[in-house]
Amino acid sequence: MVSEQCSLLVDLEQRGMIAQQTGDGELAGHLSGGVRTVYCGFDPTADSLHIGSLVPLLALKRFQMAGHKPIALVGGATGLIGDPSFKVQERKLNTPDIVADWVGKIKSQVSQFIDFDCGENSAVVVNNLEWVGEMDVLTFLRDVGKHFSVSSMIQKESVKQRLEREGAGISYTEFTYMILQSYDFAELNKRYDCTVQLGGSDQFGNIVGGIDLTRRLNRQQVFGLTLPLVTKADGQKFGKTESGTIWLDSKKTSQYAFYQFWINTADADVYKFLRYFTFLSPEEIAKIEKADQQREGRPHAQNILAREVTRLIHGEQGLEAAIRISEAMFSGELSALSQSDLEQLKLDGLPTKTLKREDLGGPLTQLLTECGLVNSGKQVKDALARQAVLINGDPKSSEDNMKLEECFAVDKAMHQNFYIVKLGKKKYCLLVIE
RNA sequence: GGUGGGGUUCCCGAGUGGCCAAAGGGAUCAGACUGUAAAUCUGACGCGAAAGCUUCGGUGGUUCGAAUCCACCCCCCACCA
Repeated sequence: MVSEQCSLLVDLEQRGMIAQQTGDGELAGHLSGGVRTVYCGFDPTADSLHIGSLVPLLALKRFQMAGHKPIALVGGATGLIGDPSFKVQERKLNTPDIVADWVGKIKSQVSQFIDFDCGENSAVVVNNLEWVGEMDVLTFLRDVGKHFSVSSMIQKESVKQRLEREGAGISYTEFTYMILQSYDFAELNKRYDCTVQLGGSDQFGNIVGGIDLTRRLNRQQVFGLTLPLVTKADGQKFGKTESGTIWLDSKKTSQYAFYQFWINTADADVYKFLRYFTFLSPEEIAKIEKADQQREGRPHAQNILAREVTRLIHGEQGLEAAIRISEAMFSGELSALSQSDLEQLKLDGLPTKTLKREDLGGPLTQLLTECGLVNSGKQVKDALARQAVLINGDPKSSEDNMKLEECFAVDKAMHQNFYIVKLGKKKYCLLVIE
């Protein structure tokens, strides 16, 4: 038992997933001592989580796999306030009914990852509105607020920048966020004997606040472990592409787009991401890296990463769909696609637009903008000028912009009414003209 | 409430009466080179196929002409109360 429990921290360490931990190394001993209850919070700031939450979410699962009990907290209360940690600006508040709606969605999303039926370490999902919602102001101020010193709160790195930044400021509301999150820890400690909180490294200040409060309120020693912020080698923000955030909800980011996101991981990041986002052991990952070094040309790691993560989030079927589209689009064998393949691509999440042949009119720029391929006609115009627009493999030029009839001539169609439009190297959409 | 400083196109930030759809940088998109990488170079980057149309916190005003001047209002920041 003991060695098995310790191996969790060793594994996380090897993966480079420990940013900070509290308690002078006592955490390892604590975890070895039995089944511990571990929590991580997710605030409803949208109707879905995005891949930024994947590291802590998977960390919860790693803890469960190592025999501990995970609690996923969805911040129905804290989501109404907004976490100021390392944010440059005050954020706009969402209305309570919107947040309540988001809480529901995020609860079910989070629930996919952890096991609720595995005996004593079954997972629990909670909403902090349960206890924060019924507290009155005076109780809050007297019983909770009294334990916080303002001077120590303003020393926290997470809000310091905000306070010092010219032209920005912090409202009392956001400033109080830390107290709410701290109270969550104390409350979960009381209710579930929760002794460990996980979070991104931006949460360190809030977590330490909770540790202090739990000690004062419950006389319990509890621990915090923070996970590294995911960064990219080129310094760009992780998790965003030109089409926006990569969401976990397939209605917001299709399985295909999700898969493509991981396929496009830079070489410099891919092995790190394998350690962060998959359950492959560090040894296996090292092997993959070695094999890639010996191979000429393109590494294999991106494929493995994309497969593993897509399977984790969208299941085997979602993964198959994503691979099916990717192979059809990038192998260049469009003509090999059967009509049912094309129908399937539509269902699998390749952006699709259906229209009537009679309605075909206006410029290509407009049509492709409507398909969502690009944000403005200018980009289409630019692409046309560089022969970067292909319809069923035929390059189009600026002169074709107004000649939709020709571009989508019946005899150029695949199976009478399918057209695959490609813009640039990576953007595809399917046009069905009936 | 007082005093001072601000609000410019996705972000940062220049612009203080016409030469401004608005410098520069970042982000983003496309092309070349590649491997659906990275780096580099090139082009695009308010909307529009074009003619043209709409922007510089808001509303009015001055002017032939306003992001720039005036009035009022809204919001943000700092210090003071």
